[in-house]
Amino acid sequence: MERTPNLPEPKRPKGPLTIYDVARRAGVSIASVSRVLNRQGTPRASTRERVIRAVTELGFVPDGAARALSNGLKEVVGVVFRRGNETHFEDEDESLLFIDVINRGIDVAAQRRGFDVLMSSVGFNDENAGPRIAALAGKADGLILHDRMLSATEIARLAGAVPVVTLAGKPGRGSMNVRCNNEAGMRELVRHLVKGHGYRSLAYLSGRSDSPDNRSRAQAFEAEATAAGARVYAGPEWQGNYSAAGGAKVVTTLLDAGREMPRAIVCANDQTALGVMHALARRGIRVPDDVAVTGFDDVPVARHLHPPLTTVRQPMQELGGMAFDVLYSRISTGKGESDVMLPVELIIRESCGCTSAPAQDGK
Amino acid sequence: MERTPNLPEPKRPKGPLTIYDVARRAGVSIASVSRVLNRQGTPRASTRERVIRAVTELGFVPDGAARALSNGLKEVVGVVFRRGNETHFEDEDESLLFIDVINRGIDVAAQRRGFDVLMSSVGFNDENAGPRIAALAGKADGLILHDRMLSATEIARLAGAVPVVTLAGKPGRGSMNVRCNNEAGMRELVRHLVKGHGYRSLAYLSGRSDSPDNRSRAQAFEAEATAAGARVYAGPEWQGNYSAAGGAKVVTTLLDAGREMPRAIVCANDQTALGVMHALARRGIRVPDDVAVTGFDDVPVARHLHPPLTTVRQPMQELGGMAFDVLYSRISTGKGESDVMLPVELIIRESCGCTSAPAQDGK
DNA sequence: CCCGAAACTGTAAGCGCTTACCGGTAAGCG
DNA sequence: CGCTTACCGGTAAGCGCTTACAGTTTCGGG
Repeated sequence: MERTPNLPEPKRPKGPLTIYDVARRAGVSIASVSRVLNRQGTPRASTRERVIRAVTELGFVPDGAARALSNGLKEVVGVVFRRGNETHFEDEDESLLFIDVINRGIDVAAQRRGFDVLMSSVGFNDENAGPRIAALAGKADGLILHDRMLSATEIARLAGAVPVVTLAGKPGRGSMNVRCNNEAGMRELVRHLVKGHGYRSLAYLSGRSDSPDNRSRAQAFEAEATAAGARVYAGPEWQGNYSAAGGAKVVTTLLDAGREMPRAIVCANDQTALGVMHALARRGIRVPDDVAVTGFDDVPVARHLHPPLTTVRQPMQELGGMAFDVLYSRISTGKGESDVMLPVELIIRESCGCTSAPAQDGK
Repeated sequence: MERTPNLPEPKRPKGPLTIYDVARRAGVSIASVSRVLNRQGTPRASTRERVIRAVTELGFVPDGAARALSNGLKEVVGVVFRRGNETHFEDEDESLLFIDVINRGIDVAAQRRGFDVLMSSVGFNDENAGPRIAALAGKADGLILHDRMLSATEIARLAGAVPVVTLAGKPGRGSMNVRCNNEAGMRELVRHLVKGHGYRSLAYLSGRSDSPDNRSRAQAFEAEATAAGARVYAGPEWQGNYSAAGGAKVVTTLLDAGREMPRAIVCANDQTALGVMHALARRGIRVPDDVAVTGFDDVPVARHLHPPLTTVRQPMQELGGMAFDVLYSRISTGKGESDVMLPVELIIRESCGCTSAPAQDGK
């Protein structure tokens, strides 16, 4: 048997190795192998050593599915996010980055607990997203859903199967939520514009209307601006969609219609601000001298714009990390916060009318 | 039992639902439930319907681990890539994008087959990367490794456990590889510079020396430039590291030392070219009039540089998709190409000395 | 109205691993 | 030197699902 010439692989019997192969090789039982692999119990040094040798010689890797089935823990979190429409390649770059930074945060936090991240992107109108997300739920111990992925009903259904954390949404039946404190950031920003610079008229150029983040920013804007006694430009013509093109279009349309600009335009996010600044520049309107512009998010390019963009920084990596931590504690202990809010930070640069603030830009 | 008031959840017995719960609810056997769920056999319409109803009413999601264990297929591919050092936030943006575009390609291809993607990033010097990657292998049906993740030995070890595809490496003992045709792209680029523009002196500003992509680009550059009769500037002082800062540093150092510049600098990638162009501009050297500069990769910003960057486009999304497809065919049929080469495309813009080529920039 | 074939459904055996439980051996003590 | 007490290590029972195989219906034809 040892040297049968017509059998190509006498050492590697057949399919993938199992714990039985290792046990046989080491001359111990499968229980001992398992104990060594999981550092449970106190195997004798000699036993441990033989097992370790057998494992490395064989190159054995335990099957994750079997482990998962046996201990009821897969050590996997599913993450669902929207992938930009394939055609808008160029325009989606930044939002892609936004999502990926959050995902990186999830990944790093997950690794600390020995978890891995199972990703699934969903196309713009992806008819079989439902089944696919369900399949994902079956392969994971918990799910993290990015903004605007699923309706509340669908989330509730999934939450019956595994713990679910949503990002920038709100907690629902059995699902938890993690988000940034949009309200506080917006209030601080508006206060800076009105009290700090004395601007008396402001507009909020909104993001997608179905985004919870957008709604809370809009509300905080309106409340704070009104409270501060500023004039608020509002209405459907100020509806953007989080993209640079959307922001530019709003401004261009308004200008074409001969409408007067407010003293400051508060944009729903940085991309929008970018588009607005372009559109304004094209018409010869100076930022911030004629019209101040602000963003939200603090994407990396924000500081390189001309003028550098005043915005509100969201701790995106922490957001992802926190989402994982919340999910993890729910998975392992069954408990955990169901609504977590992370602080944001007002980043003052020049587009609001301030002069260069050197300390803000470092590292 | 149906209305016992002291039991809060008479319908949801305990932990997660199993196929037994569904079977009981539908009044059929677990085999029938499984058959309906997997559209195997031809269950009677009435049976099918009862099962489906039970599944939806209960919100049942089958356990992926149990399925995987039973059919020997997890429907998961692992992807390992390097995450930028946390501190270089700014500088890593682009490479992050590069990796993420490939990953997106993998994801899209995987979804077509019902697979999901298990991601694991590895820090710069991450001491326990080995065990973590092994664990990942245990949770997946196959692995895709980005450039420069593991030594050949380590790859071979993993390949004993699951099929492995490397990106931009070379096929090894049991592992497959997918890469772009660097050589052809580089040859075409050099030919354009020497034959097209008549430049007689060129330098290759290299990437990381341990990168196979860099090595093949360097070799092709040298071979083609020499063959075309151009003078080649070489030596350790032309060693970059794929980053903009690295490219700028090489040029600055050379200039400070009073060294003469070649007529054209061929950079290992676009980031490097970006740094080079900045450094040159700072010294008042005009691109492309005094020195031509070219890149490699065609990252999105390349077309927005001044002047727009002539470069070689790698089909990054296809690269990811192809990696998955190769892996998939290996997983499912046991066969499959072990070395796949994707074509690249020379993108001529202006940094090489050409005047605007409007057709190239479309979309 | 009965029998056999065809069509469906149920039972049970695993997939590879963890772990409760128990028999066996070595060390500690009188 | 014999017996108790720890401590190790092995056996076997699942984890939830798929599926071969056997059993049960359901029909069509005789």
